Amino acid sequence: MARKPSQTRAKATVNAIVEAGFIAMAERGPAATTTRQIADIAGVGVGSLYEYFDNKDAIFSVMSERFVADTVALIRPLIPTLVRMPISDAVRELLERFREFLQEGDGRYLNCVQYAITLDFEMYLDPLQTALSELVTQYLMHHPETLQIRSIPTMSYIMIHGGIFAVVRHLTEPNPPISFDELVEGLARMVGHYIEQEIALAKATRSELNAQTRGD
Amino acid sequence: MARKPSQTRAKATVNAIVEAGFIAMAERGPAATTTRQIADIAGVGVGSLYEYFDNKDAIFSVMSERFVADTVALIRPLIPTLVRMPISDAVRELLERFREFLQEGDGRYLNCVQYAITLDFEMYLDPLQTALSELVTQYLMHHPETLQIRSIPTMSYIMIHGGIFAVVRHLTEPNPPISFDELVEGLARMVGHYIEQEIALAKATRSELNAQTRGD
DNA sequence: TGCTTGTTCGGATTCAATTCGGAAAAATTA
DNA sequence: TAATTTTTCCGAATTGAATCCGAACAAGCA
Repeated sequence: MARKPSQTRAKATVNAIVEAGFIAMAERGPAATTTRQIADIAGVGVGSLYEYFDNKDAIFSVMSERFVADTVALIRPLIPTLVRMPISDAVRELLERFREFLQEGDGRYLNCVQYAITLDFEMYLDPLQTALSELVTQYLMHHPETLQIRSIPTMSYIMIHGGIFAVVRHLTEPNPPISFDELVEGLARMVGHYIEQEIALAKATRSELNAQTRGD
Repeated sequence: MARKPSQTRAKATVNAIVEAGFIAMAERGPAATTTRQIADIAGVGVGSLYEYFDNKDAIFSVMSERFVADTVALIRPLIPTLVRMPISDAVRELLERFREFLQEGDGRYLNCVQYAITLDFEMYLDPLQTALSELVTQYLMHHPETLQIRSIPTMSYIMIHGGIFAVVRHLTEPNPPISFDELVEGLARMVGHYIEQEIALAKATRSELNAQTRGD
């Protein structure tokens, strides 16, 4: 961003530009939107775009940042509730809320997720990963029995990334072979089973060790 | 593609262009590569690009197609072997081969996967999904006990998409928090546990039903 | 009100993608 | 082999979108 807006009028302009960006992006996708279109929708001159944004991509970047920040703002407050639920219910709840979030405000975000992958969005994914990692960490702390499972970082990595992308991919596909509810249910079960199985395994290993100790 | 090359010379230029595309893409990413660069690397005039490709994106599309086709060509022959292995070993084997595939030829593909998501690559992902679906189907048929598990399409969807993207994401990240081997191991365990748990569940349900039947 | 600073604008500029018409090379024919 | 047709190649010219810039306009302040 080339310059910070100081007056309220200027802040309104910046906001109008970002809003226009969302509208244009939802209509045609990022590749097909021109600076002129954004400017027209925002009701400002083309030149104004460059007062506050270094270039066209900078507008998209701010949009991505805003989207990710809003998503994180959705997740963070849910953490205390989620950590007290059974794991599969927590997954279900989280994804259900996410779906609602995408659909609110006439589904603008929904139209953008579709193109989000196209952008340098990845750069701005970090806060989301951090928030989800925090959720996982807190969950583990609230359920001490889960702390026995092996390689928690790996498990967490797979669940977060596999989960994010399975969901994003599903939202992106024009004709997904399964419904969103089925996806959510499947993810909930997958996570649930993994945890159960690992706990059972840890228990078995422990009792085996005990047996050996007694045997010697 | 505007015109088909008929002479061998022309086929060579088409090939040179696509190769140049891979080189340029690996160096600077797709957004920063210009038609002139591609032409220079390929050793042809800019105009020649447009003899065989409608536009710049068409070059990237062909690259994506080629990459996906090669990946499918990697997977297909592995299917007969994979379906005879325990599920987690099959996952390990598949991913190990995929890693080798990406690294061969001085890692050109490896540099491209990074940008693959950026392109309309998704359009060309279908064959890969189909191949993996086939793998899953054949696997299920070779292991009749797995046919009891619930909502196979959902499970298959999650494993394929979550898996693809977790792997792609890992390859893309500059400093992944876990190693590729850990990722592979985690995915293998996750899939393995899910299957085991579902089979156990099905068995439990069945014997419960039997008990009820006997009880009445 | 006069002065300074912030804001807006749209024509001018720049740069990359794409087009086009003809030259060179290869294939075909006589 | 020479003439003719087809295919291929090219790079200067065109086009259109992104970006820059300096004049004109508004806000804050004395």
